[in-house]
Order: sequence, then structure tokens, then C-alpha cells
Amino acid sequence: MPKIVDAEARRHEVVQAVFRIIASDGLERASLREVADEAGLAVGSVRHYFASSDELLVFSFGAVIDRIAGRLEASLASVEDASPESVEQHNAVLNLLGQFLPLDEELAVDACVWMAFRHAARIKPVLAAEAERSHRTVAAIVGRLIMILSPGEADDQQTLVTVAERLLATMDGLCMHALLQPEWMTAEMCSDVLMAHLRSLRTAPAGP
Amino acid sequence: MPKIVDAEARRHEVVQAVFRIIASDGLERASLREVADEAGLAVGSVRHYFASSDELLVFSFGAVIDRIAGRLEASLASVEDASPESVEQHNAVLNLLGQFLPLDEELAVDACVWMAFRHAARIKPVLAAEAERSHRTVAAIVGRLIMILSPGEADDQQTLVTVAERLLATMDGLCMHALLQPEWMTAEMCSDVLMAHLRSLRTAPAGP
DNA sequence: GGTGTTGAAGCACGTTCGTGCTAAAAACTA
DNA sequence: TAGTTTTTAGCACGAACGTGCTTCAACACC
Repeated sequence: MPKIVDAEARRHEVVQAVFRIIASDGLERASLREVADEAGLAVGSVRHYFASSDELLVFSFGAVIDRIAGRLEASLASVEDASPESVEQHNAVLNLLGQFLPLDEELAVDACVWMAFRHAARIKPVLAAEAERSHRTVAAIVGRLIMILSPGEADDQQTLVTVAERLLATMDGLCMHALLQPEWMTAEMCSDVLMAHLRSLRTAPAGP
Repeated sequence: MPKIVDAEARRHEVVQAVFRIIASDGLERASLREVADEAGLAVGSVRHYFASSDELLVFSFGAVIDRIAGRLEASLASVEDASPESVEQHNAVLNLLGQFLPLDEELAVDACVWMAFRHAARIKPVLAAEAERSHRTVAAIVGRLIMILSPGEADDQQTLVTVAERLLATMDGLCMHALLQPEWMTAEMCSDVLMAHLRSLRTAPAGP
């Protein structure tokens, strides 16, 4: 009946425009007019696919969560495939944790967008549900990683959660610094800190 | 000659209003009109003390940096006064690192404001200088703390910087999680993660 | 070929923003 | 009391925002 347009592809294009705007100009600049311009559409067209500005933002938040979670899941599979304590496993772990950091252009955009939405969710209630999903999803993946790296700690749920939260906090802090102070927190510095933290996970799994 | 008003005190009151608005509604809501309302003044009055919106925001950013740095310096003095390896020193260190976290109302407001400005500085060039000052100041304090805790590492500048950046990243990540996911990252969880990290600093200062 | 649904575009309204500018109010001096 | 200067208050303008609503073109089906 109607003009044939792949609606899902269009929505994806619009979301990509949202990502680019957030990464370069910040979330508050991701207005319908700016997004429409960036996507090469009119405001009315964007609103044809997203009923409101809020719906567009929530959908975009969900999209970036899915992208990041997908990458992490794939990397986690590599970790699981490698034999324990091997060099391959170590590299797979480094690769997984590197997914958190803005090490290339694509990762940097995702990291910017992810951070922006999570911080905005503190204020905007519409984003709260996705923010919690984001935290739950990533925490689960990091928890599984910890269980692979030090299975002994899986006995004590308390310890497992603490170790996982510590790794997660460190990764988020590293990502933040890499985004906000790129001159100080270079890729090498990220790598150094990351390896130092992994070392501390191996050598000091528990203690008084 | 004129009406006697303590200009510095007035500016401080306005800045406090800015802090409250940022903490409760976010930085983008800290407009001149909102700030004037919150401070119980007219827009023209606020603009009498701050020539523009940018000037108000930059001044507020500097104010929160000074507050946080002041607290950290005071806590660092306590660490320096305590005898090495003592329980008093351990508690002083915990107290210092606790200054990063939103453990009470005042700390939470400062943490919100601090985070908001640092993230905004990625986009707004007017805030860039203060953001760098913020990073330099806090990194210097954390570096001094590391030198106190493990003087041996002070030999290798590279290692010192890595350890300091790791601690800083972990603290920023913890602060972020405490602000964004307060149900998950409770005060107890913060304390657990913090002590686990301190343990890892002591037991694994260096290695292959 | 006509018809109706859908994609695309745009207008209009009310709100909020920063800011230049004006003017009243207040308080100290002469 | 009259004058001077700081402080306070407010108006007006252009720009940007979200959104309800209308209009037009394009295409698949009867």
C-alpha cells in the first residue's frame, strides 16, 4: 500500500545521527531539529518514527546499551573458550575490558553516548529504566568474568559482588578519564592501569 | 556611599543556589532565571555579580573544586601526621578517600556538581581550564597519598603515576556508581570496595 | 485508473533561554 | 536635605526548543 521504506533501517539511521550529535555536542544538543538535520531529514519525518523527543532518546539509550552488551558478550565468549591461566585467556580478558574504553572512533562514540545517557538518567525519569538495565546487564557480564578468573571466590557471594563492583568502578573511572582528560589518560596509560588492576585481582583475591 | 552589601558573601549565596539546582535538576537547568529564583533574587541582581551565564558557571566550577581540594588537603594532613602502617593511618586514608564519595548530603551535592561540570567541560570550552585544574589538583593529592603509603614506588615515576591513576579511576568510578545507582552502590558497598582496593595496594605494589 | 495509506515536510503556538538596556530603590556622604 | 553610587528589578528582543496539526508526494492495491 504505502511507500516502501525499511522502517527499522530508518530508525537506525536516526539513532546513528543521535549518537554523532551526543558525541560531538553533548546530549542537550540532541534536539529534534538537530537530529533531523544530522540525519538529513525534516523534523516531521523524525517524528513519524519517534512519537516524541523522549521516545527517541529512550530508544537511542537502549540501542547503545545493546551494542555495548553485544560486544561484551562476544568478548566474554572468547574468554570462556580460552584455557584458564593461559596467555590466550589473559589477552581475551584484556580485549573484553578494552571494550569499555574509547580506544577507537567507534568505541569512543559509544562511550560518550553511554556516559551521557547514564548521567542524564539521574535527572530524567524516562531514562531510569534503561539505566538500570544497563547496570544490571554489564554487572552480570563482569560478574561472570570474575567467576571465570577466580572461581574460588564464587563461593562467597559477598566477595564476588565486591570484586566485580571494584572492577566495574575502575573500568568506568578509566573510561571517564579517557573521555574527559584524553591528554593525561592515553591509550598506554589505560593499558598500564588495566594490567596493574588485573595483576591485583590475581595476586590478592582475598585477605584480612 | 552605596548600599552596603558583602559582595563576596552574595556571590557565595548565588553559587550555593547553583549547586542546589545542579544537584537536584542537573546543570542544564542552572539558567540565570532558575538560579535567581533559587537564590531569592532577580535575574538582574545575579547578573550584577556575574556578567554572564558562563562567568557564573565557571566561578561555580572553581568553587566546587576549591571545596573538594580543601577537604582532601586537610585529610591528607591527617594521613601525614599518622605513623606509617598504623591503624590511625589506615583510618585517615579511609577518611580521605571517603571525601570522594557522596556519603552525606553535603558530599553528595559536591559530587553531583563536580561530575556535572567535568562532563560539561568536554563540550563547553569555557570550562576546560577549570576541568584541567581539577584533574591536576586531585591527581597531585592522590600521588602524594601513594607516596606516603608505598614510598618504595616513588623511585619509578612511571609506576607511581600508574598506581595513582588507578586509585583515582576507581574512586571516580565508585563516586559515579554511588550517584547513578544508589540502590546498588550503597555506603557499605562503597566501604567494601574501598577496603578491598586498599588491600590490593598493600599486597601487590609491583610485579611482572 | 482511481483510491487510500504512509512517508516527508512544514507551519504555528507557547515556553524558555541569554542578554542589552532602562529605571526604581536603597544607603551612605556632604 | 540633596546628591551619588551601588544594588535590585524588570522589560524587550532574537533564538531555540517540543509538539499539535495540516499539507503534499509517492506508491500498492482493487
